[in-house]
Amino acid sequence: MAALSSGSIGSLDPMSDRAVFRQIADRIREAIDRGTFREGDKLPSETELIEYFGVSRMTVRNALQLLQGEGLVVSEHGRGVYVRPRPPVRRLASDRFARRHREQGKSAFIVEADAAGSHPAVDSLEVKEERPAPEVATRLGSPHRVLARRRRYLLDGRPVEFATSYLPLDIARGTPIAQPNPGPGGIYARLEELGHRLDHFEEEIRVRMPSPQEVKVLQLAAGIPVIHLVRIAFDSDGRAVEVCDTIMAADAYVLSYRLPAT
Amino acid sequence: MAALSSGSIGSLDPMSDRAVFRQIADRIREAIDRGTFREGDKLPSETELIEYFGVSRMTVRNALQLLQGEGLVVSEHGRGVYVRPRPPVRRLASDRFARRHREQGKSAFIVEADAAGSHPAVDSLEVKEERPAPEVATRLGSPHRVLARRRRYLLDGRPVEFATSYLPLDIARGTPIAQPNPGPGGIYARLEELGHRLDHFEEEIRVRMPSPQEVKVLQLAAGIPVIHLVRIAFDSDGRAVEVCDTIMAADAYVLSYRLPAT
DNA sequence: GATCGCAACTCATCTAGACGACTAGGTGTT
DNA sequence: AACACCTAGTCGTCTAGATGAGTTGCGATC
Repeated sequence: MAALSSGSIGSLDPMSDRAVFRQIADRIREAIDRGTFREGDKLPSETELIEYFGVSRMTVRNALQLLQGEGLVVSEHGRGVYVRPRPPVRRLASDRFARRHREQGKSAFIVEADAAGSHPAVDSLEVKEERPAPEVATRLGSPHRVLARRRRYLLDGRPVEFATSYLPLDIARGTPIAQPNPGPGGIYARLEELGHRLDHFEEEIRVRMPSPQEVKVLQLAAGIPVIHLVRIAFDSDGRAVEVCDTIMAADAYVLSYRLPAT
Repeated sequence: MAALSSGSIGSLDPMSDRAVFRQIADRIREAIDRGTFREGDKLPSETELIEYFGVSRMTVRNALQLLQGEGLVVSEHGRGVYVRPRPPVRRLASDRFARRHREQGKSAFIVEADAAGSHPAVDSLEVKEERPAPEVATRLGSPHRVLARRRRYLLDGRPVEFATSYLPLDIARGTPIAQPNPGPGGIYARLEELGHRLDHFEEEIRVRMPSPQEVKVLQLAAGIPVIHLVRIAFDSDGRAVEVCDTIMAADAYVLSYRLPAT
């Protein structure tokens, strides 16, 4: 391992107050920042780091765990620890629901991903009627039951987003919206065809670490937060016609918004 | 510790493939979800968990570290491990830069926090001219130097946001904008007085785990991501007159946007 | 040539124990 | 009353080692 024999990771300061495992993490972090290790590169193995720094196994592992928690590296059982590669990001612009984007045959996700050169896919489709959670119910006028549309989006085989749309039954039941594939332009196009002219959307963004279930569904590595986005669609009567609850892998997205100055 | 003696944390399944420390974390997580432990409650000490589950210290610590990484608990040296209390959140609405909000004497941050019943504060004020980073320079028309305004915002004594505004010198130099306190309505009010009528803003949002430096400045607990928000202000000529780079403690914010359907 | 199996290397989990540092509360002194 | 000190309890750091499990490459076998 050249990075080790040449000493380019640096060495510890025995006088420092800083814990040894933090110093080791610092050295490795600096080496990554400096470009000594690049995206996808394998770090020295635990054994090599133990010998290089002259510390015990736990100390090295603590250092690596720290870096994992920062999302800087990922460890792969039986293979090694790697500098985390940055996945392609989806840019979500604030005009992404503009009517003019709704004219096409495919869903916005597919069109956009194709344009970006990625392989898009949608799976885990589920469409069913159910009892809404209180937050959803309140937004939709407290119906007893709603139509829930669940789906998971993948980019180049990697899950990036898990979304559930909730719609009142008086709007969605018996329409293409209640079908697994609602047709060209997605459910917003169908809503407008059904006479619910969309006026605007409200989005609320929260950010946190994922629950174990979210880690599983989105196959998240350690140190990757999730973006919890709740979007409400309003028609021209001011009625909320859809609530969309989305969990996104934070490293796969850049959200972009345009705000008026007035 | 009642939660232990009554067995309300649950027990391990020795047959399970799931690692013991994960099972312990699961049990504690369930107990928190169930309300057995509430916000701010102290968890059983490591020693108590060791005895309760019959495992070694490292195993218990691994479990607790897992929960810390999820942002569920915080450990306090010498005191114990506590269910993480949720701080008051700042809601940022998409009309927060509307002209009508700019008429008041105090800064938007102070007004808004006062209204929410929190104690706001701003510190770490720094205003100076410097060489812009490439991303900033590009946005502002590649000037050699820019005015940088740095400040840190606190809510009830806790740092929640660290922001830097960059402005071209031909706009800001020698104006109140170059003063530590730019006066009522903030720099956007001053920009408009100087004839730069603001037209709109563009915000870009990225989410990730904090760097060690960000952990220090924002005093972030383990398991708290940051929101990296970059806002660009455009005047009515389409010129970018300010770039504002902000790092926010993710648990202190809810971002809210209104999107047009057209 | 294809396949199987083994060995070497990797990280994952767990144990047992030691010492350090911080906190909180009580004790005793000033 | 204020202060210094001690002590028990807590988490933080580190060591040394054992065992398990996933990955990879190579050689032997078919």
